[in-house]
Amino acid sequence: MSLSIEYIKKLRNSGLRPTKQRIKICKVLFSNEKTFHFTINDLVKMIENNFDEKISLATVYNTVHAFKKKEYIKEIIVNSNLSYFDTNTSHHHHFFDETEKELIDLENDNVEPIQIKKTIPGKKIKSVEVLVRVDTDNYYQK
Amino acid sequence: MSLSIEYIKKLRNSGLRPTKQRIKICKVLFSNEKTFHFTINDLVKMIENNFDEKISLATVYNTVHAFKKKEYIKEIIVNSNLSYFDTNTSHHHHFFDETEKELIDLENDNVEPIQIKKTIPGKKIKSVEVLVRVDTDNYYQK
DNA sequence: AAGTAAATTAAAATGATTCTAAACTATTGA
DNA sequence: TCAATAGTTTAGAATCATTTTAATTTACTT
Repeated sequence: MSLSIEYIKKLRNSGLRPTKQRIKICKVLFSNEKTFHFTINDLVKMIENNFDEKISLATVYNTVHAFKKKEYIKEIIVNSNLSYFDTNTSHHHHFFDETEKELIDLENDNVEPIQIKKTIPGKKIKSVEVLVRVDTDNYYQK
Repeated sequence: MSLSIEYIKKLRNSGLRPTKQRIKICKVLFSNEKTFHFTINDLVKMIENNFDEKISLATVYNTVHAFKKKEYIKEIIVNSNLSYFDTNTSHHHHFFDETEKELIDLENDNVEPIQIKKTIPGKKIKSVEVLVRVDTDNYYQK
């Protein structure tokens, strides 16, 4: 796990005070080589697994919201009762495996540019998100 | 508003008993020329506005779930705390106006076919959903 | 018309998220 | 270095949408 100093800078640079709790959450989220998807619940467990002192649930929520606002993480909403956060903030899309309830990255390079032939007067496009729902292909079980 | 008989058939054909409550909800949802987007809350208000007897909230939820399952309606999830239902069940996409908190249909014809150059072994694509977030374009207010 | 399975209901329960207000901490600048 | 203060954390309470419960009612079958 990388040094706190890096996260202290990151936090300060974006106007967030580098508190113990925020640094811990940075460590848990950003020390991995690979990016990943997580729920609030997953994050709480990761904190429990990595540190002795707990972080209050309210703080976990606050921090996730703050990190989302500062674009440290992205939110991907899959169902009315299921939303994931993604430590990969690059512009990309997702597969959602309905069987495994698992998100899989779909990099921008793997999707031909989305051409939209309709505009909304006075409105400007902020983002284009593609969600591809997939399912186990039970070819032989038909 | 069209005759109940039509909805009784529709319900029976898909294996749902045609109860008073379901017929009322069909009337409210499917008697309009145009399709539209609604929340559970909107639906409850529409029922109040159109009928004297109320339908219990549990029934409204049950019915919406049943209708979604039978594909009378589609669900579009916009935020962790905001999901809409759509009486337009044709394959299409959406704009979401972040300012007005309003969904706008984006017909399939207005989006160039989405080409996905990645597959997930053993998985089959069930749907491809595009959500285009838009915002008021404050060009002169910068 | 009777039997039954399904649907509806009001009210209670659930559970994720947010709020509250008190305690604590990081930052600033004297 | 220290005090002031603004921001942050916290436990526990509150909120609110949705689901469950269990009793009642309704639709369907024979």
